[in-house]
Parts: sequence; C-alpha cells; structure tokens
Amino acid sequence: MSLDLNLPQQEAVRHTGTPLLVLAGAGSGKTRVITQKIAYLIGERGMPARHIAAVTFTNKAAREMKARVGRLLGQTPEGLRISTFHALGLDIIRREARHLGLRPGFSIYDNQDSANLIRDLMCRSFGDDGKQAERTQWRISAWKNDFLQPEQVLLEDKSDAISAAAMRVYADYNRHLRTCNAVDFDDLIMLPVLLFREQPEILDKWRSRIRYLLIDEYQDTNATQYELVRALVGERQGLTVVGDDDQSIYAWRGACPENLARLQTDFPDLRVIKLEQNYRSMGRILKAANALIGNNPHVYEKRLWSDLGYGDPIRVIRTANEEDEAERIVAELLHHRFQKGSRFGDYAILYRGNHQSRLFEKQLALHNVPYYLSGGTSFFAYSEIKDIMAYLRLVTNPEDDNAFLRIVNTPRREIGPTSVEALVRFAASRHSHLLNACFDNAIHSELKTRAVNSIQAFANWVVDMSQRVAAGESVEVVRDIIRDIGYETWLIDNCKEREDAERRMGNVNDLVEWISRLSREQKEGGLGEVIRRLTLLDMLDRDDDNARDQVSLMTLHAAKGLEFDCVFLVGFEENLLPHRASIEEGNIEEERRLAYVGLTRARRELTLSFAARRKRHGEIVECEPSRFLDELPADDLDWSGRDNNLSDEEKKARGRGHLAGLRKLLATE
DNA sequence: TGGGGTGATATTTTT
DNA sequence: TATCACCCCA
Repeated sequence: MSLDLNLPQQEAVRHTGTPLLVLAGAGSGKTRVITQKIAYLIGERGMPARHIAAVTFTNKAAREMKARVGRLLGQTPEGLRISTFHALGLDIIRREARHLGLRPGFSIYDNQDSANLIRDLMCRSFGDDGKQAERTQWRISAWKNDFLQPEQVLLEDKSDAISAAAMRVYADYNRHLRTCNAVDFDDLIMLPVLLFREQPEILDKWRSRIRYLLIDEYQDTNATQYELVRALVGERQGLTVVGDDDQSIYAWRGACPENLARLQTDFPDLRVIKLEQNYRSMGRILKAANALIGNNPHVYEKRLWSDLGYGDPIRVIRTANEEDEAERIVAELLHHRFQKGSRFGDYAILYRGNHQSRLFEKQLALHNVPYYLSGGTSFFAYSEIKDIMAYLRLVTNPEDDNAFLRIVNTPRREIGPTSVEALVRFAASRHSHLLNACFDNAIHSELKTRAVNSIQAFANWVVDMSQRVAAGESVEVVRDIIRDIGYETWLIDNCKEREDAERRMGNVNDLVEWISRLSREQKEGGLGEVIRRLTLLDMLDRDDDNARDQVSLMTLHAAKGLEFDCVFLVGFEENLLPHRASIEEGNIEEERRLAYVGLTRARRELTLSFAARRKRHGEIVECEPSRFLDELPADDLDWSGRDNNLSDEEKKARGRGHLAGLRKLLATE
C-alpha cells in the first residue's frame, strides 16, 4: 500500500472484515481511499478483479476513478466494474432481460422521452391537456426513487393535482414502457431490485459475481439504490461506502441521506471511520465551514482540520444591486489575478441559481475573460441528436412506438398528422406496434392509398435497416440511415443560418464518431447495446474543461467535488441562499449544506458577496444578507473591501461586528 | 411553415 | 421582467 495515506485512510483501505462506512469530510481524500482500496483488494488480498464493483453517480466520477485505479495498478484489470449506478443496473437488466419481459434491443427512455409518453397518456387516456406532463413525470420518478410501486402509491395522499394526475398514469405509463420494450432511467435501478426479490436464484448469481461493493458519494443514494446495495451485499460483509452527510444537497431529487444512519441498523457490525484531515483548504476557511455546519444536527460529529496554514480573512462584499455585484466581483477577480499572476482557471464564481450567471457572463465577456459555464443544454437534448437517436432506437427496437412517432415524418415523408393519428388508432385497435401495423392489410380501410404507400415505404426501409443491424452491422448502418433520410439536406433547408446547419450536422457527425468508438469497445449486444450505453452518457462533460485556462461559472450543486484556489460565492442573501422556497418549506439545513459545499470549494481565498437590492421577476426588491453570514466567525471576516457602498451608520454597525445592527439599518434603508 | 401573439412560470439536475 | 412553449393565422 502506498505510504501517502494518513492513518485513518490506511485503516479504511485495510478494513475488510465487516461493512465499512467512511465519513469523509470535504477534501479529505475519499476518492483516494476508494481507489487505493480497490488496488489493495486486488493486489494484496488477491481478490479477482471481476468480483469487485465500484459505483459512482456521474460518468465523470466513474471515468476519473477508472483512470486512477489504472494508474495505481499500471492498467485497469480485466473484469473490474467501475460504473455509475445506472450502468450497473443496465448490466444486470441486459443479462436478465428475458426474466423481466424485455426483448433484446430494448430501449432506454430519457426524461424527455418519458415526459412525451406521459403527455400522450394524459391526453389520450384521460383527456387531460398534458400541460403538466413534465411535473407528472417528475412525480412518478420520485416514486420510483422511493421504491414505491403504482399499487403502493394508492395509499399515498393525493391532495395536489400533480400527484392525482401522476397516480392515474403511473401504472399505465409502466405498462406502455413495457409494450414499447422500453425502460426509463429509474427502472434501471428499480427493476433489478424487483427481480432480485422475486427470483432469489438470480440474486444469488449476482451475489457470487459481485463480492465486494464500493460506493462513492453515499449520501446521494436514494431509497431504491439502497435496496439494490442491500440486495447485492446480503449477508456477506463486502461493502465500503464513502460519504459525507454535510454534503448531502440532493434530497430534493430523492437522495436519502438517512441511508447513512440506516447502515448502522441494517449492518450491526458496521465499522465507522472518519476522515477529518483536509488536504484542500487553509485553516480559516475550514474553521468558517465548521462553524457554519455546526448549526446543523449531526448523527456523526466530525471536525475538519488542515495543516496548510491559516490563510487570509474571508472577504465580504456588499454592493448596491446585482449589476454592481457582477461588476465588482469581476473587477476584484481581474485585480487579484494581475497582482498574483495567477491563471483564470484558479477562479470560480459560484451561485445558487443558474439565472445568476448572466450578469457575470456579461461582465467577463466585457473584459475578454475566458470562462467556462457549466449547466448548458446536454448533448442529447439537441433535436438533431434526438432525431438520429430515435432512428437508431427504432431500428434496434421495432417496438419503440415513441421513436416511431418522433421520426415517421422527420424529415418530411408526406405522412401528416392525420395519417399518423389514424395509424395510431388502427394499431391500438389491433394491439399492435406502430411499425407492425403498417404491414397489416386491413390498414387500407383506415387510410388513403397514398398515405399507406408512404407509410409502407418507410416501414419497409426501417425493417431493411433492422435486418442489417440484426446481422451484426453497426456504424455502417448508422451512416447509411443518415444518408438515406437526407438528413444533412433537411438540416440545411430547415435552418435559417448556414452555420446553424453546419453546427448541427457537426453534432450528428460527433454522434456517429461516438457510436463507432463504442462499437469497437463493446463486444456484446451489438448496436442496441451501444445505443443504450450512449443514452447513459453525457458527452458534454469532457475532461479537457479544466485543462483550458478559464474562469468557472457554476451553481453550488455543480461545484460539488471540485476545488479552486479562489472562490467567489455570490448572492449570499436571504431568499437566494437560503433560497426562498426552502425557507418556506422550512428546509434550511439543506441550504446550509449547500453554503458549506460552496465554502469548502476554496483552497486559499474565499469571497462572499451580496447585493442590497435586486430585480426579481421584474420588480426591484430589498435584500438582506444571508443568515449564514451570522453563523460564520466574525473575526475571520473582512468587510473592508474597497468601496463597499456603505453609509456612515452602516460602517458603525459593521465596526461593532454585529450583523444584527447592520441588518436593521439595511431593512430601514 | 414560420412568425408573432399569448399565457404560464420563475431552485438545484444526473442518469 | 425574461423566457419559453404552444397555438393560430396568413
């Protein structure tokens, strides 16, 4: 084992007899523990790599972990599974597909596909307008994350309109997914758990396959993911989870930080090891972060420390409004960079909501500062990518009615909405899939000859392509499909700008490139498996992001796991952080953790800023500094930033170091 | 078929 | 207020 581990880290790596919970504070080297432990299990315990699985939440984390293990061992061992929860679930589902009633070539629906399906169901089956489809989808997803099946939800309260709508479509939605030979993201976790419950012999098979399970960011697991973990670990003790309850910021999307405490009861032999030495931040930043998070209740107490020195005071900047804030922060950043000769990449501007990025973007652009903005549209949300993916889904899974509907008339094929509707009705009456229904001779009674001809020509072409896929072709078919449908011409005709069409076609070519690469790596499952893996991938999270020298602009959520020399945490205000909605829900603790995550991103310097007034929904509103400012040690704050726009009275209040006094003044200002 | 008018909405987001 | 999705009309 390498010697660059501290004592608790070494203990965590070596402990294997019983399940282990590693409480790893921010910057305490948790990924290092996981990667070293994998190396230890293989290298010193002689455990075959194929029996080890490490699970993360994002592709990026999985990729990084893989790379680090590879570096430790000289190569990534054959059979070692390092993947996201969803990819692990997909692995299980693919191998057990027939037990789940899925045919080979099954599709994965992303959130947008699911919402489309739900919209259809709401309109067709319930006469709803389908306007709330996205929220309904969200609610159903929340149920699936809580491991609640449709029949269990009936017991739930149905007071609000969304829940009521969701309850009506939930079961139907699942049925439709299965009829289309499709699963959604949440099913990737839930179906394996259901299968394991019903068929213990299959569970046994997987238990003997995965004998040691390591989980990163454990505080982000939801109820269903926990069930999957519990099923796989069983009576065996091969489990190491690493997490930090103080960095749990995803409860709103189903994460269940209580899973940390539940381990203790579900695994009585649980060993708990705390990692409290922080290798990232200066002492003062940690002191402030500790003070803040000390206001939250804790199951496990922990106190971060570091030996990197105390560091400069945390600067607090107040400006008159949000425009001044952006101007001021960017000016400070430039000034600082000039003085220290640092790189743009050393800076991050963090905020609570995406909309806050705008003014900062504007200021940075004004000064020609290169910046990286996280949280744009994902690659798979582009309509050209969705189109091509729909084609590929349909040829790998002819039962995928959703894909059929998306592309039957894109590009134009003279199959208008009337024909499509008639086809849908006809297929439903025959309990047939759309593609299949096209070949039914009875269709002539429903549609005009011309429409039938167009539809059958299309259907025949799809079947031709399917057969080529079934015969084992992959990239070649993809290229031919794009050529056959004349997609490039269609893009050029449908874009106002030339560059627009070129950009979109560029995206399509990138997609083909990815498919070609994955096809080479992927040995089993053919094009269908490539498409499924692709659906789980986000091609935008490229590695070279931080290689470029850019200022990072991102939400606090997006910043988790990252670190920067110099952090500006902006909009440190009541109603923003903590967010208004959270205050109303009484959910201050998660907001405090969010602030904590923000503070602990900083290595050397930290600046907090807030505005006295801010435009909200077009109205100018008075703002108060965040209550979290009161929770930071006053002695470590420096309010003396130049030109703080304070009146004399405010300065007096500030001099006393009492925020309360300042706040009173601000309130009456 | 595309542009403009209309109305709903306004935290965080990965897979 | 800004944005976006959707619908309707020319």
